[in-house]
Amino acid sequence: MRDVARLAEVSIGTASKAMNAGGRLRQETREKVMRVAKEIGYRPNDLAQSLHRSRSRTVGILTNDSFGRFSFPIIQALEERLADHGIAVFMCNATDDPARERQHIDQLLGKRIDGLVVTARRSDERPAILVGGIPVIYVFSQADDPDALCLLPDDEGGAVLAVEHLIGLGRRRIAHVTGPERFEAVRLRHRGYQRALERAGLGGGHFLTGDWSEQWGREAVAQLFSGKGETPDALFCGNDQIARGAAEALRDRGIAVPKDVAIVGFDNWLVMAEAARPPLTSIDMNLPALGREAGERLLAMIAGERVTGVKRLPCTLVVRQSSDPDRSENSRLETKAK
Amino acid sequence: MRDVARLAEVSIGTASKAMNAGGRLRQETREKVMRVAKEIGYRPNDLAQSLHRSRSRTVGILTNDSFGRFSFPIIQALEERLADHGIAVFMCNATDDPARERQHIDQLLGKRIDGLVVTARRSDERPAILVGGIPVIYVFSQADDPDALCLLPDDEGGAVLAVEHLIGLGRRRIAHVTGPERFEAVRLRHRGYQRALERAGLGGGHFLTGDWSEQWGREAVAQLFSGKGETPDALFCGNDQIARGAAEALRDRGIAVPKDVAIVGFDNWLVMAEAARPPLTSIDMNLPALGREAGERLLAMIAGERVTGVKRLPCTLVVRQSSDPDRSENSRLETKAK
DNA sequence: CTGAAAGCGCTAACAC
DNA sequence: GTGTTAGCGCTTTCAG
Repeated sequence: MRDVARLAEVSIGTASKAMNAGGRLRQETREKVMRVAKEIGYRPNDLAQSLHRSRSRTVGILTNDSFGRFSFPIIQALEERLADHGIAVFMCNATDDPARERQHIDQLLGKRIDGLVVTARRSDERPAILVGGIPVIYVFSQADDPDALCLLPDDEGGAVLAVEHLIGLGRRRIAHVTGPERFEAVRLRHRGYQRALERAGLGGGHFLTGDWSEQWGREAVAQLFSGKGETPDALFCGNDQIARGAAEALRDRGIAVPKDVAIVGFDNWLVMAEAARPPLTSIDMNLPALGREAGERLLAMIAGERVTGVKRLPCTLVVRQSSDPDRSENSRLETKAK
Repeated sequence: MRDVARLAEVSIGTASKAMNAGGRLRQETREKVMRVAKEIGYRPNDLAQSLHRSRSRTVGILTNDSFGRFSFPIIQALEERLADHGIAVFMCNATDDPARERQHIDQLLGKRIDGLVVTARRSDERPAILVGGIPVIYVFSQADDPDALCLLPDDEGGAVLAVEHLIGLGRRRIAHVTGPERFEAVRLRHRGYQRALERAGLGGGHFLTGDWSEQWGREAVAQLFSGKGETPDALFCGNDQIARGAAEALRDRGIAVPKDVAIVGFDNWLVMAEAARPPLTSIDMNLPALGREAGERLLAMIAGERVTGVKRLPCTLVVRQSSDPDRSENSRLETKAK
């Protein structure tokens, strides 16, 4: 304000009024101030404003996902939504170190963030973060605190979607090959899998846990098709890496996908799903939607709304060739169609 | 300061001195202030401090890499380095939209950032960003401005590393399968490839450009091994996806990797390189090192140093089975050994 | 319609 | 040693 006021030869209060749409003043004066402001490249100091209105128009986002696979799409969508409202986002990575986490929080608190978003590589429960008074949202992450708001994908519903898709395709012997059972997501997806099977009168199914790798997908196929016992006619995999590994192993054995065995993956991670042979049908957790929702809720909370509990957003089925032979051979076209 | 001062029954200036190590005052007084501060959860307001010292301890990072593949590791390392110095990072995504970019810059300028880092999905030249006076660094990105500081991986050197590795393994007919030539990285790596070949007296080589996909890797193998002409005994690929596609296609044809054809990829993208069969030898651009360097340089620039020009950081060769049959069969062990 | 002044929370310079 | 004060850049209230 300083310079503008001086150069426009008005009082500092007048200049202030001119800059915000707020104050009523002569057209002429306003224009003069605006012109001078432009000339000298004047830009209001947000820090000073914040100090005054004790709201920094700033939020923090704390992540523990060092690869960014899951958190990056969320962060992006969140940032976009918030930017539309003039709110900037501090990015902090704690890489699962509680000390670093605390340090980041302290710093953010010093900067008087208006809110905090916590995200992670996996959606399991974690210790709540203690910040006095400011709103906190956990996205793709949850806290052991009933008063926290947690936004998560509906893993169980996603699994149901996958399995019902396979059943709809006429498959009856659907195995579930997934990650370590200590992940809540694994347990939830398993539940969805079972629910869908039962609903179709298909019994208990076949549940195999391993790690999240392609390697495990290949091994699982080796186990399932070792000769003894009934072989599945469909695989619902816990992520796209497992699914891809499984698809490759089936291919190696000369088992046709999807003709003999249909596959559905999870994550809809494009580099995996589209490059696999055949391209993978997959469940999309709609991470950007989670991010946007987090942005919206955070804005509401900053405005005073109080929401708590766990909210799960729906997943989506993206069909590609690994389950549906009628899909175009060309995985590229596929993507655009989506 | 307010409350602390009141509750500790000292003057506001005294309280201030107690909080910073700065001022000289009685042990007793300092302790009293500190105690009260702790009690009431007092936390100095960074905004107010910033206003005073006209330095916000805040920088902006502007990215156009919507997948975060390249920028995320950079951002993380940068953030870590800066956090150590008490500087927080605003994350802004512009997704290649100049208008959004401008909007973000304006917002950051309003927040009085002390510096700006610009990063991207590809390292090609881009229009310079106009900000008055504050330091700007381009990482994995460069500006058409000789006064800018740009930090990039040494693509050419990386290519030399790859090709010399292959030559050292006794390979003589090394083809280069890479991405679109409009990428500067493609041109530089091609140059490194040629330089290494020439140095070994191996002639012009065989250069194939396509897109960055696995699909293209497979197609390239189809072209190279279609029967006519001499077939290569090694492939240097422009990224790990191409390399993986090539490895798969060779496998399909019953051509042994690395025995008949050795492969080196680029990016050392773990999910690709380690899951491929065989796991891929690859060139690592050391993105985190780029991020750290950016942090360091930015701190120096904020402190007054002026540096300009293009600085390229070395790449590293990571050997796996696709070029070296002696490597353990187990790709997991490999990783840990690294 | 415009100018003056107080105060947001903090620091630094100076007085006591 | 400790307290006071001016001012960082801005907004808002209240006089003029």
